[in-house]
Amino acid sequence: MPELPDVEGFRQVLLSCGRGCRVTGVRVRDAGVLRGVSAPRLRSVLEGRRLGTPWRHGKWLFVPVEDGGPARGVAPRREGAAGAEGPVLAFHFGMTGSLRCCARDEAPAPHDRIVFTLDGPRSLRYRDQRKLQGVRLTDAAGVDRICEGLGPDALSVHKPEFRDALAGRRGTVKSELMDQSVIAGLGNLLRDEILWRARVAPRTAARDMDERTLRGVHTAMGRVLKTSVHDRRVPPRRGWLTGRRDDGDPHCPRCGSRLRSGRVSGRRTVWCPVCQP
DNA sequence: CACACTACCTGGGGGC
DNA sequence: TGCCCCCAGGTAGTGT
Repeated sequence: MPELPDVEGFRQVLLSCGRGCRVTGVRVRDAGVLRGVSAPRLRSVLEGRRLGTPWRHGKWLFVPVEDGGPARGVAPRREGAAGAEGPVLAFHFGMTGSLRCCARDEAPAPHDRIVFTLDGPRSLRYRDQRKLQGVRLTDAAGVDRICEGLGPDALSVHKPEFRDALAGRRGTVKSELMDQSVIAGLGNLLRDEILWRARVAPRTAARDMDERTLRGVHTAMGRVLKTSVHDRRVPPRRGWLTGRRDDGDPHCPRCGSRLRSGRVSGRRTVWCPVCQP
């Protein structure tokens, strides 16, 4: 499930449950989610240290790891998130990952791959059924390397920047919006929803969109994201395309036409042939 | 260069 | 009940 809104929700989890807490234990229950770091190293770097203020870019979530003094909370603010000096935890949730805040003694769920015990009453868990992505331990330079490969964050990108990102792209809008190096954070559901709202057919070539259409896509993206971030997921509302895509015989919530479904750039794509000509 | 296809993983659901 | 195949909201690598 994780697209930008879900990951933003996980950031909130870290903010309310993890920030400023000291990590007292790291239990790696399945090392298959570790990327480029061993379980012992993850443990030795984290244990005794505190979690800083998390930040997100696209579908990536970063958490600076700060020295674990006795004082709780108030870590000295450094120059910008990416300016953190020490180690940084980097999460990517793939298709099935999540980050949950649980009671410290709550029994782990089958897919809780890593349990971070904190000095408060709670623990954080990286839960992930499919293990398509995972957890890394890096530093500011590593974060920069990751972000260099990403376009502007979909939640904060303004219209001119958005237009520049898509300008001259040869691919279909659908594939360009799904390309994290163009715009970071959109997943398959969001893209379908945004294009449906903007009344743009998924196979439209990005370079064929005029200024007005691009603005419409940007506006639709903003609205869809705003609601989705609030709900911490892309909500399956009946008034949304997302609320219909799994119906047996899905119809457009706007015009009632039968929805089309097919593959565009390798992903299942749902659209309304009437609203999105 | 845009696209198709595969691989990485696991589990749920439908058909038989 | 069991088995097989397809499907899933992600990404990276390879070939055409």
